[in-house]
Amino acid sequence: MKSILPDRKEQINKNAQNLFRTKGYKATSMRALAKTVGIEPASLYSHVASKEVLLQNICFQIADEFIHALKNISEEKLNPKEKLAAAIQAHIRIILKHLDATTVFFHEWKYMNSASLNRFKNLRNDYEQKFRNILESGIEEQIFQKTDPHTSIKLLFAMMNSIHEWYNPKGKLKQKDIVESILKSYLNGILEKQPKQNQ
Amino acid sequence: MKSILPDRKEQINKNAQNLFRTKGYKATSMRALAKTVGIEPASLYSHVASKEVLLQNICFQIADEFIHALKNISEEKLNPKEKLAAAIQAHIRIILKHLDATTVFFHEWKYMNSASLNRFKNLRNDYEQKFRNILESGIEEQIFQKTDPHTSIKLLFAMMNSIHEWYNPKGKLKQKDIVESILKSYLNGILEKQPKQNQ
DNA sequence: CCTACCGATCGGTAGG
DNA sequence: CCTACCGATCGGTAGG
Repeated sequence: MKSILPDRKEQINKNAQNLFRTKGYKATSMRALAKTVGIEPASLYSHVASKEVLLQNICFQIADEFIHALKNISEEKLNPKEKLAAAIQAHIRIILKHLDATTVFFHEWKYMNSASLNRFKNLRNDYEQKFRNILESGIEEQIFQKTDPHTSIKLLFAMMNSIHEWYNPKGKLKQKDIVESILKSYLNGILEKQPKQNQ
Repeated sequence: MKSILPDRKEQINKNAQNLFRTKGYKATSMRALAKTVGIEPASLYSHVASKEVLLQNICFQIADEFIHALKNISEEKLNPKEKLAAAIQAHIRIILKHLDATTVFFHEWKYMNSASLNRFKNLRNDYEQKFRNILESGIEEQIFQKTDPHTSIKLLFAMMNSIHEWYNPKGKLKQKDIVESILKSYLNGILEKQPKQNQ
């Protein structure tokens, strides 16, 4: 007789995401994880190599999602304002789709070993750089106000990456409302009040 | 002969702030803390009751600072826009003044026991409510655009409370620049483009 | 996937 | 502030 659960490994990953999010990586024991899965602690190691590999899988899986979504947008024919709005929307969609995993991605990545850590930081820097590039081309085209792109993009990510802290999936706030609020708080703030045409 | 260090307890607190920030509360051992202080692990307990009390002291000391700064502002005669700007500036000043402690305040509070945790959450909710009140009175007076105050204030805190993640005290960015960037990204975004007078 | 177990490390105490 | 130490818990392995 086969197991009722189609994929035990997938179940372990999902439960790890939830525990790492709610308790934190360091405060989550493999024994606690085993209990939520319903097997003995030692049995976990038939499916996963180590606790840290669980963390790495979460972080790099989410990094992949972010990167691929942005790649698709960058291939579209859009002006900087449209492109930035699309990038923001895509980023938020991924957060809402994977609330546990993205929270771990944002807060627990630092517990990876240094090799993974360096790879992770590079991916994240590249991703942020692409957002900065959109902002900078918009400033050049005078669609956006002059601002320090580094600070401005950090503030944008701060808003988007805080969603998991206050968003209630069972509340009445929809994805569309969140995207709108962030576009309003951020984009309207950096948009010129009277858009100019090629100076 | 007295100790060279004026206050060993203060030194322990400061070192705990730094370790809790950089390694995380759960990943910081009392042995590691003792080593940075230069005493044996057991000797820590002559100065502090427990590891958790160290965390509580950090969290409630910072909560006090935030609350008192805001109280002073609320007693001034200011319109909602000036009041919100002053509250933002005061909040940022405290973050920059206590980078280690505020980072612990933002990320490690969840490891307090449930009695402290409840007290802490209440203080934080009261503080956020006061920001919401300012925003709401500004919306009533039509100084600010209509927005969902709850989401909007969460986004504001997200920006302010992310500073520790990207601010480099040795860089050329000054407190004034950070305050300006956040006011620009946030306040300009919610300000009416053409301010109305009592409809 | 289980039983049985290992060495390491943890927060904290006793007693001086 | 130190030496000596405790019980608990940790991530992980051996062997089936």
